[in-house]
Amino acid sequence: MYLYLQNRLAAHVRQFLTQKYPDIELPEIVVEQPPKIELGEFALPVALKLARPLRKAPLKIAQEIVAEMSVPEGFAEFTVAGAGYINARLDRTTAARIVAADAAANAAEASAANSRGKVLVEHTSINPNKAAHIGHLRNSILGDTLVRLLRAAGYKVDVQNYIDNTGVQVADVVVGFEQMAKLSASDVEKLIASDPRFDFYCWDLYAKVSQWYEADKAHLDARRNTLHLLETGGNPTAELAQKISMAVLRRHLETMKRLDIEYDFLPQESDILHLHFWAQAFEKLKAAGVLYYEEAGKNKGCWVMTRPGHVRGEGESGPDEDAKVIVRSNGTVGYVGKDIAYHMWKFGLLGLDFGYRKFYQYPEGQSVWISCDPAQSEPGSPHFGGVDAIYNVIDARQSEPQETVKQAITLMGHQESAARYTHFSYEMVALTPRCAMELGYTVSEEDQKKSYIEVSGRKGFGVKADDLLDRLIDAAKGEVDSRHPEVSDQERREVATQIAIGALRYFMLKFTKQSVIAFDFREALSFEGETGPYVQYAVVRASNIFRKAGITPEDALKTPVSEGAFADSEDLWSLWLAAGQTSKIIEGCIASTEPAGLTKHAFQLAQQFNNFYHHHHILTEEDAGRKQLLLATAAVVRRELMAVMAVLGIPAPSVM
RNA sequence: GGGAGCGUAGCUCAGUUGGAUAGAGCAUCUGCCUUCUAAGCAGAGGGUCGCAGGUUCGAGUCCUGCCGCUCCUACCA
Repeated sequence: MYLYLQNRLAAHVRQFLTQKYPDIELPEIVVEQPPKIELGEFALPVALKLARPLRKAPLKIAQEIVAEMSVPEGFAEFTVAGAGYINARLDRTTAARIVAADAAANAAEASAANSRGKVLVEHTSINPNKAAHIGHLRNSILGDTLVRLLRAAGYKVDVQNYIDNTGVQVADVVVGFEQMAKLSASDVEKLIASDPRFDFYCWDLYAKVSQWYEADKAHLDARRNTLHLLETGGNPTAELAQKISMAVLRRHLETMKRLDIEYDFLPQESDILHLHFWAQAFEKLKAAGVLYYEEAGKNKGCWVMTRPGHVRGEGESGPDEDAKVIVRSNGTVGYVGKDIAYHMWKFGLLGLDFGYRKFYQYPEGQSVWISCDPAQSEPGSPHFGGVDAIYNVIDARQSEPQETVKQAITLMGHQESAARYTHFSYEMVALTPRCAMELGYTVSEEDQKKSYIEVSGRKGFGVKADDLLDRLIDAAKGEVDSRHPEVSDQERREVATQIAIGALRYFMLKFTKQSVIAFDFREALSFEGETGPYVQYAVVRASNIFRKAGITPEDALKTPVSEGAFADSEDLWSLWLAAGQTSKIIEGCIASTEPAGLTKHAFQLAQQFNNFYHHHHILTEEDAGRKQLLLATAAVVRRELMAVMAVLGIPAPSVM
């Protein structure tokens, strides 16, 4: 509602100003919200902006505009306030009726939606050699929420999880199985079949391998040899590696599914290698002159690319020592080269495709597809890639390689694709020194002084995602048990799980992307204040009202809001206004690729509702008209809150 | 050296392209459960927005210079 009326207002003002000041180049019509609701619903600082070109006091300009401009449909009046703000007041009854009728209208307002193109979001992409930890959780939750935001705004979205099954990390854990655990291929198979948390086993083994390397550098030969075998493929070690990485991958899918995070497609690095994506990309990059052969200097014999943002100085001659090496002098390609080829595939610029077969099926029936040789492609399989826009959810440390890939695509002449290449960058999750010591890790004196310590899968230092979730569920279960002994144990467990998910997802989303999260159990396990459970609780309270009132929330919204209903109810009106802003907030979150704004919105809406809940006792309200309005208010807030929670991936429990 | 980011209340963080009296949560203190559930509500205290300049009607926000912290910057993957 809010966005719809805001756009209508901006268009109206623009039209008026164009006529009034034909000679002036109009600034963009900015619409803000006044600090207090008594001042109106919209604030236009346009008079302040016009002060300079018109050489006139802002206040005077505002007064002139308000005196002459007509009031658009749905609005009540314009007023001048402050230093020259033009404030617009809504016709509250009309606006409230739009909100009440909303759902459909909101969806239409959210976008010229259905025509929006297909986008690809890649997130998670955990090396398949160990259990997922809290850092991976931030990635997956941010990525999944981005997917939900885009879908809510009408985009078609494919979700990808990139599987680096031929890298050093997988090689390391394979070395662990072969050299340290000394398990045969069939032993590993038995372990995979019998251990429901095989990824935890790998977590410990991986940490041991790292220590083993440190004990004797000669042990690193094992890594080198294994890595080579994995890249080549078609040997027992590569087969073992594939068994292990697929088992760990399965565990990752299970872990993320606990948080209601799903994927459509899993491209494997091994397939990018075996299908020679790079060879194809290499030819195109050479043909386009993006890569050139370095004849001299430290990069002699390599194929290199100009680094993004690098400008050759005046009179600088000789080899560009700063250039990025893509192909080494021994002819092998580095990681970035393969990534360029992969991203050309994403945009449909490569001219090659994966094969697709089913890998996993969610309990509700949707399939997750994995890459394979096209010869083995399942009949009737979907096709991925070739999209209009991509989002890569990858932590901030990877921004340099991300820029390099984007640069390559730009230099190839695909500026429009490169412009729709978004590196969704975010900061890491670290542990507070206190938290690390609670977990039993030894923390050096130097580290104790820091505000946070980086987690490390290599050292086995961190909090595993499944462990955290288990602890959250236990904590929530304790609360639910004591509050609702009348409910069955099974339902209490379900509710506790929903609360845990809500708490965890909210926790990971409430911080802005660029903020390092210093993880602490006390904060993460909190169910009070600005948390997921606080928001969930507001919805449960709203639902309880309707359960006892013997009316559905939907029916409560069918009676039209009566004329003048909000005349002396500023608090009710501000709740309706906040509820009407969801689609505007969602658009803002997409534009800024910052989901934190939506958690803020959810919290504020819940907070306002709790306030309302305490001030108005709905069921005992005697005035029938008033009671109707209160019920409609609860219904509208409940509906919007549930919509927002769905985008945040936070479930709505039945009781709390 | 170059690039990116950060610095706001005791702690953890918000703060929309410059705008109205700088906001939340936690922690501390004071009240509120016979009511639609207290995972809640009301209230109090707590600020030199790292420092110094500049731009202007107006700066937490933009510019410059410092101070402090973090990450990136290999022919490894």
